[in-house]
Amino acid sequence: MAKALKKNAAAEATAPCGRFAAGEDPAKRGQIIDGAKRVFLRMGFDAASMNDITREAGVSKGTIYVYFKDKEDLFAAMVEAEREAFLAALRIILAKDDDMETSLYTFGIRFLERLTDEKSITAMRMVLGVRERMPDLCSRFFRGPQNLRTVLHEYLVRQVAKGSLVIDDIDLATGQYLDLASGSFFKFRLFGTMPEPPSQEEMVRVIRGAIRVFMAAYSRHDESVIARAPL
Amino acid sequence: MAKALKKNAAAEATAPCGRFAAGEDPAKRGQIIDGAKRVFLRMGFDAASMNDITREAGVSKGTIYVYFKDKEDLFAAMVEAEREAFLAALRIILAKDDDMETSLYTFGIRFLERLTDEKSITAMRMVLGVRERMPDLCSRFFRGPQNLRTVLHEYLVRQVAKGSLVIDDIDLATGQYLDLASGSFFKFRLFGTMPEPPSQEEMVRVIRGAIRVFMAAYSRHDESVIARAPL
Amino acid sequence: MAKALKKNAAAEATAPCGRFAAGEDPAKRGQIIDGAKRVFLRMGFDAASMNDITREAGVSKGTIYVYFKDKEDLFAAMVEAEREAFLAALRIILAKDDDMETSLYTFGIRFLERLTDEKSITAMRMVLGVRERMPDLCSRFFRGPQNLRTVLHEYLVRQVAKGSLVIDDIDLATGQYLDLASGSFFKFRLFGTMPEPPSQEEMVRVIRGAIRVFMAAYSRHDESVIARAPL
Amino acid sequence: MAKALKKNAAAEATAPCGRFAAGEDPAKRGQIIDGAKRVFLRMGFDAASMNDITREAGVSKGTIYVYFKDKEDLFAAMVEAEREAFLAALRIILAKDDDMETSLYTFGIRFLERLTDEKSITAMRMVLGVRERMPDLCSRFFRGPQNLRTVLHEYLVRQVAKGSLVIDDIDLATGQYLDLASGSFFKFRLFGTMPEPPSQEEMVRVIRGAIRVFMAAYSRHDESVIARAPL
DNA sequence: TATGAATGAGCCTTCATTCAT
DNA sequence: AATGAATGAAGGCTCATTCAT
Repeated sequence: MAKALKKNAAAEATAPCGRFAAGEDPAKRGQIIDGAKRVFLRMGFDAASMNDITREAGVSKGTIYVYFKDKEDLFAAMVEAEREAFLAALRIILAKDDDMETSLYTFGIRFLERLTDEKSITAMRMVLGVRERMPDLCSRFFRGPQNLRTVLHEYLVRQVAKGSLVIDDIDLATGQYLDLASGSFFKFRLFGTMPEPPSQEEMVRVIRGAIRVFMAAYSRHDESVIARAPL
Repeated sequence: MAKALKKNAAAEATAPCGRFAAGEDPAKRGQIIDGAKRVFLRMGFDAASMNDITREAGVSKGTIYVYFKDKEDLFAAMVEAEREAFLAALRIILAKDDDMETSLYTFGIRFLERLTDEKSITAMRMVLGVRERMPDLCSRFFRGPQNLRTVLHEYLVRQVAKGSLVIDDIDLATGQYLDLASGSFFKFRLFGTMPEPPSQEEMVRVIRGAIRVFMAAYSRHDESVIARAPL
Repeated sequence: MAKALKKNAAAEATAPCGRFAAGEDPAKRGQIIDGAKRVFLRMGFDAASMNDITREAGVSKGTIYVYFKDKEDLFAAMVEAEREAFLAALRIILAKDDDMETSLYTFGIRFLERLTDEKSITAMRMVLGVRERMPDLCSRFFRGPQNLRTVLHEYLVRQVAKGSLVIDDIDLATGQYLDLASGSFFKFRLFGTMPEPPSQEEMVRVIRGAIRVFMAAYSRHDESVIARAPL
Repeated sequence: MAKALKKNAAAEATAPCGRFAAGEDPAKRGQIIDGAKRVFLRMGFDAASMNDITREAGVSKGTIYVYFKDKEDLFAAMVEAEREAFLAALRIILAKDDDMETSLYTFGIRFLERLTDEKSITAMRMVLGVRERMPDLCSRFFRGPQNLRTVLHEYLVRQVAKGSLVIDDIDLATGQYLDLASGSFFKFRLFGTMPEPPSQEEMVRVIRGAIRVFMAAYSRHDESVIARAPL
């Protein structure tokens, strides 16, 4: 019955064009990944059993093995999905045509929220924990081709092109803003030293500080230009 | 036979007072932890089997279970031992009566070496990876009562008492020196972005820089005071 | 697309009279059996998966289950078909109006070729291997109502009726020719002692010998008797 | 409880010298092989599950995997044991100092009994059935280094050396006696054409016939020569 | 009618833990 | 006190079969 409901939901969501090929229905894929995510986050990679995931995802064991080669593949897919979702949200912010400080601010806040969120932190710990067995996963996760750094980098490139920013080494500047924005929160959260995500105020303070430093270094200095102009 | 040898060696090493109570012989305890460390580092917590450890430690299964409640307990003990060893080395440095810059330098280098060493990094990843199941272990490891921070903190307290340093917030200063000393190396190593530990030169550069900043902020400025005084 | 082609081909081959009832189209049935045969011979009964057969036959899983009750039923049908094909070839030879020695010779050679052929040998091993679970299949295969023995038996009956042979116990004679013709080859092949089928020469030698013995025992000796009589 | 009994029995049978190394206790090994044999014979290789064997052998799953690498290894061991038992019985007969005809007779009868016995026949079918996956097993079984042929061959060599027999090609003669002794029974039994082993009388008849032919061909004809000589 | 995605029982195997020796 | 053989629950994964489309 739970099954039937889920199936219908999936069908409605994706329905019009009939049936998907085996292992190709994105709704079902998502359903599996969702279940897997819950179980993996709760138990860790090894302690999570495929049976748990089966139960949590509301899908049969065989189906999981149609969509994913094995447990590692499923885990990798979940991690990838997580990263994708993380990025998607931030990409949108930087795509908007807001003025730069607003963009950097919203980006910073969302980034920090996400970065220090219990689920993200747990996921990162897990990825680090299985690194010995799945080194590729770890690399892709922390410096994959489509990562956060790239997203911000592209934004800064656009701003420089527009003349809003004056940056020599954009790579460096990208890293700097991210480091400034994450503050020490990330490390504290990762190691469990800080048991809760920072409060909204703490985050605002850090992000404001980050922007101040960043803009001081890289914004166009019209006035100073003017100031120097007289001569 | 290898076993027999080990046994004798252990017995001799600790012998004088006769026989130890069950699970109390520190040599045997160490022998088990050593074997366990090798296996855990090589395979990760879950992938390591008690049989592997048995073999590597040259001790029987039953004996392990006399000394340690279960696999988790053994793992925790190994982690604890590792942290202890880490600290012991650094404690000695700060206990010596060297002049302060030398002490901070040697401390910094040893700290950074150890921090970025493949084995330490692997151990930290492991501890993070099993955090969901063994949260206490993780906490104890990263902020246990007898941690690095304390060691350095006590040293700084002594220096302040002697008047060699002028520090308002010693807690803060402790963290600052550690952060300065670890640089970005730690994060890069942890995430695998930096596949090898930094070279000796890189470390020297970072530690020198850390000391410069640290001393600029906190060393007694007698001369300058005097220098400024005359006016 | 490969699938579509096959379907069309089948449809055309059998088309005229419209559509077949479910599980009744003999072309499709043959197509399934053919695919199954290839897979079963390659993998053995248990190791062959219905998916493999599906793929090899170019027919969907459901369709197979319309034509055959289950895997065992499909296997039995394939075995039966194989036996049928085996017999059909030999029946034709004995139906021709060639002189008897020619018939027996050709029959013998074809029989021996087939009997020692890798595919037949593999099939027999398989049938023997699943006997515990499918005892009827084995019986039908080795002494089914329409077997080799019957075919040759009927032929000999006809020859006796024509007066070409003089045989008391035709059952016995039937068995004897088959035993003589198979020689020791069959056992050796079945047990793998003889890794390749016998060469053409070896077969010719054995069959010639078989015919010599058989004819010596059962051919009409009228003329020779008469011939000798006069003296 | 069954377990306890079995254990005690095993203990008594092997007891005096304490404990066996893992996977080395021959009583336990035998116990496992016995259980496995019953299950394998009943179900065939693939259809037999390790759980069935576990239950039938009265031993835990883990223990089986200490004694045998995997299912195939267990099966091979059972087949080997079966062959060994088969040979041992016959070896004894030929080792006795009976007169030759008696030896050959007893050997023949025992051989035929065993060869046509339901269990042997089933085992052979199984070995043939898994040949594709375990070709070595099949070879070893049917022409292994220590097989029946060798045993009889050695006996004949001894008789020739003693002058009791006059044989040119002992290899050939060995095969001939075995073929004569097995008659057609083996094939019929293997294929299930003969549902029961032959009766004692049938066996006696076949073996008597075999000995008559064999002795006619190979026994020393001294006396008869002498007997004939006088004339 | 034909399809093939989904099912889930059941497979082989591993391994933390116990307990008789 | 130390040993290590035995245990058996639980693991990941396959595949014959069903049934909605």
